[in-house]
Amino acid sequence: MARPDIPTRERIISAANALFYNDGIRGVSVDAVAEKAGVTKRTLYYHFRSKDDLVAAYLAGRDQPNLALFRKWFSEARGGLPAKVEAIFRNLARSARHPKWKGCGFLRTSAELANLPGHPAIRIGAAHKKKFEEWLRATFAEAGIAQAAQLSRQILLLLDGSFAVVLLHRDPSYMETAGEAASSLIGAAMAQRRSRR
Amino acid sequence: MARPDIPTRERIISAANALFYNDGIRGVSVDAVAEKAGVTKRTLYYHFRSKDDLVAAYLAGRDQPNLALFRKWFSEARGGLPAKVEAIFRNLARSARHPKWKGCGFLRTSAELANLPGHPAIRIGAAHKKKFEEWLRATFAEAGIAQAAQLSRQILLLLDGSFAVVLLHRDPSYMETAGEAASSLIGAAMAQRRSRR
DNA sequence: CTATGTATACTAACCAGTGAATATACACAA
DNA sequence: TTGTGTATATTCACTGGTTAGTATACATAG
Repeated sequence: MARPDIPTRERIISAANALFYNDGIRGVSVDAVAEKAGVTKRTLYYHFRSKDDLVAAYLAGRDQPNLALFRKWFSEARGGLPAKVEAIFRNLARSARHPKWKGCGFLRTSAELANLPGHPAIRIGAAHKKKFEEWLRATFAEAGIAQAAQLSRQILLLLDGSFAVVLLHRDPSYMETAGEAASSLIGAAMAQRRSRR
Repeated sequence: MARPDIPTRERIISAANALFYNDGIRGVSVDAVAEKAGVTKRTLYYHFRSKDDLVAAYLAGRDQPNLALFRKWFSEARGGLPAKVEAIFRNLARSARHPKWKGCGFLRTSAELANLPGHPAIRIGAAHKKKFEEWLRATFAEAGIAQAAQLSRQILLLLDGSFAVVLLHRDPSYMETAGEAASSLIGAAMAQRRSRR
């Protein structure tokens, strides 16, 4: 039964995504992932070397879709640069109101596996956040902002802070507060550029 | 052997603190905590109803010392309000350079137990962050800042964002970036107040 | 007939929580 | 002073369930 309609490996990753995101890494057994995917555990271990390998694949599968969503929210928003970045936070707040929302899978995994610094999943999470930061930086640089690198880091800090705080308090309004702070910082950076001319 | 020099309960909490902070909640067994505390597991279960109860006690024990440290860093710093808040971030960056540093125990626990919303440990974590936010708000309000509540939330977001990001990238310089953003936001809020006179 | 993929059945360790017994401190009565 | 009951504190040994990972065999495609 090689090469079924939806490849076995994809089905396993999809099951892992649902379970790991919802219940955390150590809260989900390999057996549970295999059962959800409709395969035996032995089949899962044919496609993945270990649970750690499966966890890495789970996060790798979230990398591009996540970044694409942020870019979509940004590009579809109207207004200037501050408003477009603020739109990301507003859309995130909307997502966070869904009952199944459980914060950022990358951050939660890195928090859970903090005692395993070289873990492949943590590397993937770090690379993901670096990509987002770099996209922000390039966007700011194109807009002629001098301190684009510093500003992109500040926005990233607000974004990841809002993931953590909203998860703790279950109050998405913090994301709107973060968006306003982001907008304010971007506005200040743009004003500084203008005044230097 | 009732009432030894250091009460058994305290020794258990101390052992739980070291292990849970380092390895996470589900990464540490009750047996491991008991062994580190030098008691049998049955003794541990005499003092704590369940592992969840022990986890809550672990976080409750970090509440006051953590807040006291932030207040100390703030009050010992020289300069104006922006500089004093920024000092918290700088001191945090210094802490984060120690190899045993593993982020914020409250946030990491809430991330790990995100699928158990009413968990007592999460309630304690939420209360801890609310206390910090309220202390900031009162400090800003005393300084005559109009939007003290909003500003304190923004600083909290930067603080918790830096916990998450520094844990992921293992790069404490993000904390200094967060401190600069905090300083900038506070400075802007103070200027707004001044211009309104 | 060989490489790819899947299943059954297993191992050895680990885990949260418990039953039953024991030891100690202290209040109070004789 | 001595005995005795009771609440507090601790230990040993155990249970039932779960866990990551594997040895072996079977199936299918090209």
